[in-house]
Amino acid sequence: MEQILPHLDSVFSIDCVLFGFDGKELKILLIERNEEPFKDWWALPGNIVGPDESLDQSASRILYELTGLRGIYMEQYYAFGDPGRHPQGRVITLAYYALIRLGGDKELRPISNYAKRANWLPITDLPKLAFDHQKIYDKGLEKIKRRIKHQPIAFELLPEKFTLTQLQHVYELVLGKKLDKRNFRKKIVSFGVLKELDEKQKGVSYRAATLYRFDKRKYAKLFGKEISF
Amino acid sequence: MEQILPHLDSVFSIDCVLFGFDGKELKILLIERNEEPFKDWWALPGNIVGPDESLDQSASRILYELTGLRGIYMEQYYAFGDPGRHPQGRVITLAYYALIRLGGDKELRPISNYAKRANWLPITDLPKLAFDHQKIYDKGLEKIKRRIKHQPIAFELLPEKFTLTQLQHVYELVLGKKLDKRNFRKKIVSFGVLKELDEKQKGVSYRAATLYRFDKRKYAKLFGKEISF
DNA sequence: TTACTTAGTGTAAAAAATACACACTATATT
DNA sequence: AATATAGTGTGTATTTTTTACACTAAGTAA
Repeated sequence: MEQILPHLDSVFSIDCVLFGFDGKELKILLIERNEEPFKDWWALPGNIVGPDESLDQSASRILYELTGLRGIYMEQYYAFGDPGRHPQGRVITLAYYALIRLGGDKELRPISNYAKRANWLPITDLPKLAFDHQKIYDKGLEKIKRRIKHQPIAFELLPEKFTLTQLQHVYELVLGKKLDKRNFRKKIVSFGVLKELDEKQKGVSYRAATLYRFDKRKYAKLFGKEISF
Repeated sequence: MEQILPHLDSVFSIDCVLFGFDGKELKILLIERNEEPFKDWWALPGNIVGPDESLDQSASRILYELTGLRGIYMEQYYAFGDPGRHPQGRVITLAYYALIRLGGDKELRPISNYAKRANWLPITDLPKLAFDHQKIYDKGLEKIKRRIKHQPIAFELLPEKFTLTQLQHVYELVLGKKLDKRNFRKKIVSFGVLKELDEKQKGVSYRAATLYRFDKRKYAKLFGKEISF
């Protein structure tokens, strides 16, 4: 967050790259700034770390304040601190990413006051971003590309119950390439972290697919073993 | 660095985990503190980020000031900022690691004044560390374990010219397990980033091994392709 | 009933990973 | 000169993993 600049030698903030998936596209949450500098520009949501909170707590709080969401997988991934990155002084910012499924029941709470508005924008067509936020975003995308290959973060982008096709779709979007359906299924099932449900997809005008759930227990047992895509 | 505490709301520092390899053991550089808190304890070397330097510059400067070394592969890997991590106030610290070959020509310059002494200690037998430095070290080791599998960081621990056995030894120490000699050689050579020299090891009382050099050019060409151990 | 759309499945071939043992060479020792 | 010593350097067979590839089944809509 870049708005408030108390007169300290340095300011420490957290910026979040919130990746959202609506079933079709990958999006990120941006706010349109209402204040100088970069008034009217799109920016990543962020805020200043409070004096008595841990970094992870701070990130959770910020995410909650901005979106109303709790319990989201979120991870620190890089600190940005070029002296020139903020026109009004030294602001060191710690970047976190979060993965969120969009749409359906949970709607986002309105965003706090320093923004004109907030919006989920598709990553395929992003506007110019304020500050060095493009760099922060780029690094975040790079990070989740790596991480989705080794950790079960894709599930955070999907509803609790999902089809294998939806899961494959998420992988394809994040990795930016097509995957073979049969090989994908073989591999993802072989990890043994999916639970096949006795339930089918509903509301589609074609053959309904089987629903699956990510099985945290089984995953916990695998801990230490590497998953690899 | 935890010594100087100007009266700011928060202080931003960098701590370095310097891994060194002397041909036999993996070591890290620790300083013995000369001031409270944690007087007489061992701690990671670190310092406060200056107002006009980038984070990477700051890390390089700190490494230089502590060791006299330049041009070392160094990477930011995590920020630690629990409110309670420093007894005298809020200190957020950014951890960097560096990999250094020890011994031979370059000796370390004396360390700055806030420490009684500095020493390379083998990671197999570390003392209790000040602050949350054990945590910082643990995470650093974990990080290089991962990274050595995908990036050519092992060479930073070795002299410019090295034997395949020495290289294997580094991998074994970092990964903490034995590797098969033939398979190791097959694989590492197949990456195509080593240049075999017309030179042999000297001063050994047995058959001298061929020397190799890491070929940065060839590695640059591979960029994008994943190396995997 | 037919047309449409996505779900779901198997196999063969290629590539990569693993397991494994001995002869060679340089030096030091007697 | 012969021998002991210590690490170098190499190949193959087996298993596992990855890749490439195409059709039938099931449900819905017209």
